[in-house]
Amino acid sequence: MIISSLRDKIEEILEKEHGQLKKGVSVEIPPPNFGDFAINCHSLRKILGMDSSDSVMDVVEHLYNELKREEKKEEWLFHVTPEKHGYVSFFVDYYKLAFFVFKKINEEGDKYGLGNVGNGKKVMIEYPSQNTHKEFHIGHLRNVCIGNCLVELYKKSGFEVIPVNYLNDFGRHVVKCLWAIQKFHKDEEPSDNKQKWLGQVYAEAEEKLKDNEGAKEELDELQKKLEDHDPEIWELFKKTRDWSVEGFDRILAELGTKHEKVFFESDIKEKGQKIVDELLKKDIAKEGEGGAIIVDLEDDSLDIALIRKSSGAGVYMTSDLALAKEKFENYDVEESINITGNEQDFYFKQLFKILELYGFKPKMTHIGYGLVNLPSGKMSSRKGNVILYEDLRDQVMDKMLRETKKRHDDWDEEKIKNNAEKLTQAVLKFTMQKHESNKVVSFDFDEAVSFEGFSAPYILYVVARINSLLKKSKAESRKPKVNFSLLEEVEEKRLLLLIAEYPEIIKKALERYNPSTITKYCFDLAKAFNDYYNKYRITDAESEELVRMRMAVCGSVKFVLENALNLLSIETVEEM
RNA sequence: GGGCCCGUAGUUCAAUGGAUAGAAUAGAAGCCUUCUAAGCUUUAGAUCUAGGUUCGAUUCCUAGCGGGCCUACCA
Repeated sequence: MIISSLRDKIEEILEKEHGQLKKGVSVEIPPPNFGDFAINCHSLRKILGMDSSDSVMDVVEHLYNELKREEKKEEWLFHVTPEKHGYVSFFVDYYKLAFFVFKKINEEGDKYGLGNVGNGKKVMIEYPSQNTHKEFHIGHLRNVCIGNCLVELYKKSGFEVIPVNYLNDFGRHVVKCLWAIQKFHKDEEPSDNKQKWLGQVYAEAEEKLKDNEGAKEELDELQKKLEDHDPEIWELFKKTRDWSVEGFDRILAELGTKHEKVFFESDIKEKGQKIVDELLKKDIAKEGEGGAIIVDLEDDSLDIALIRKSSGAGVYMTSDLALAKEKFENYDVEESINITGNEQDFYFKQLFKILELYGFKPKMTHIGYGLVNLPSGKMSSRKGNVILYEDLRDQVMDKMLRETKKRHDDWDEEKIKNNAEKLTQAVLKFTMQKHESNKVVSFDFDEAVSFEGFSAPYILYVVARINSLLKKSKAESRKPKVNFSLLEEVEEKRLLLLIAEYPEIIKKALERYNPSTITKYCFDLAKAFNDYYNKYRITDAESEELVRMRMAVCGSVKFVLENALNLLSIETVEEM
């Protein structure tokens, strides 16, 4: 809010003065003790075409006066220092800033910090698009966390969001799994977690197929049968697919994901095959080596895309062509967003290009996030180094139960379990969103189950502390009659500036499809609070008035933290 | 071979081209008769190499080195 509006206003003033667009003024938050905001003088000189020896103080003086005049209605502003190290610094009037920020929070309530860039626009967000008959590992978890966060960000920025999933229940992986069941597990019925069992059988199939050249024909034949709905295999397919779907539903519900629609590849594949026929007719696609159907995208440096195998069977691309049409034709959305691992970046470029050639070009966005690797390397079911979501969750839960019990031996089982469950979800979700979403991350198990430092418990602990303060003081947070002139400690000012910065953070997270902006912000705010808490008394400060003012600051920290965590689909706990 | 991504403390990560490169963790030393120690304080520690653009480069460009991913019958 503050930085961006400051920059916008400065550019607006410059534009008015100098007649043309003057973009690129650098407005920054300086290091400690260098003021609250600073304008970079070099950037100012550059856009005004001034020499590096020219003084900018006249311009700054003018900007300052204009800003002050403009800001009168918002009533927070500053004094200004001479140029030093290439910067002029501004100091904020905290009394007025506090008044301004609290007023804003009171007026906007839960909408504080959220814009309306969506303006009612309808978007579809597809994630995590996992495969049936395979395991659900922590890579899928990252996808779900990023997806959940984007859905929230879009919703709260004024978009109408339709979250959907697309289950790939008809590809080669299914064939491999069914093949292994028929061959090695005929008539076996897993007892409890059937979804997990299927994942294990799939991994076994990969293992067995590794040095079994002859099996390719068996698989081809099985795939053909499957695509022809041959009763011999169809029964088994339906049954096992349901096992997978039920298992996934349980996991997604646990993670707080609510899909409005689930597409199945098996329902869509035939439509995709029809599009392939059309592409052939239009001469966009052609027959390639061995009779497979391809689209030559060499002219666009996108190599060659395979859209139908020589056996006549479809590939992923076959169905994805139809899925894209389905989305826009049946749901009337303006944009379709797809979240997958970024190893599919190239695949999606090909897909969008083919659709464009086909004459279908609504707005489609692919967001690729970095894979989750283990210290030992890439997760691979063949090598047996995969961390399943459910296994990780159970271990974190174990630890959270132990830690909670240790600290609260007076709580009953129910309460302990409840708290540990919330903490577990918080830990998992926070961990998966700590890093910039487009970067490959290396997953460290010990770090993931830890509860120190840059982690969910650190943040939730702050909220619990504030809850305790609120209980103790019985003072209402954000109560109007607060004397902000008592606000004088640097730690209080830091908290205030961070709270004022929140809208800016949300904006950035949305622009960059990057939840880590929010996790990092939560940590910064929580840390700033702990600094403050350890240094000053709050419920028994010197005066009644001071208690009220400090409680108001605490209340708004809790308010902003809870809202930010909400965007990460993390729930807080009352005590911990 | 071609394309995309990445290279920052021992480790895992930050830093719209700007002031003193921030955190976390592991290491060393401290703080609970005081609002929740899942906390706080102090300390030590880093930009792959060589050029270029710039008043200024971790950031942009070129080359090299190192790693990951994709590249027509895997997804």
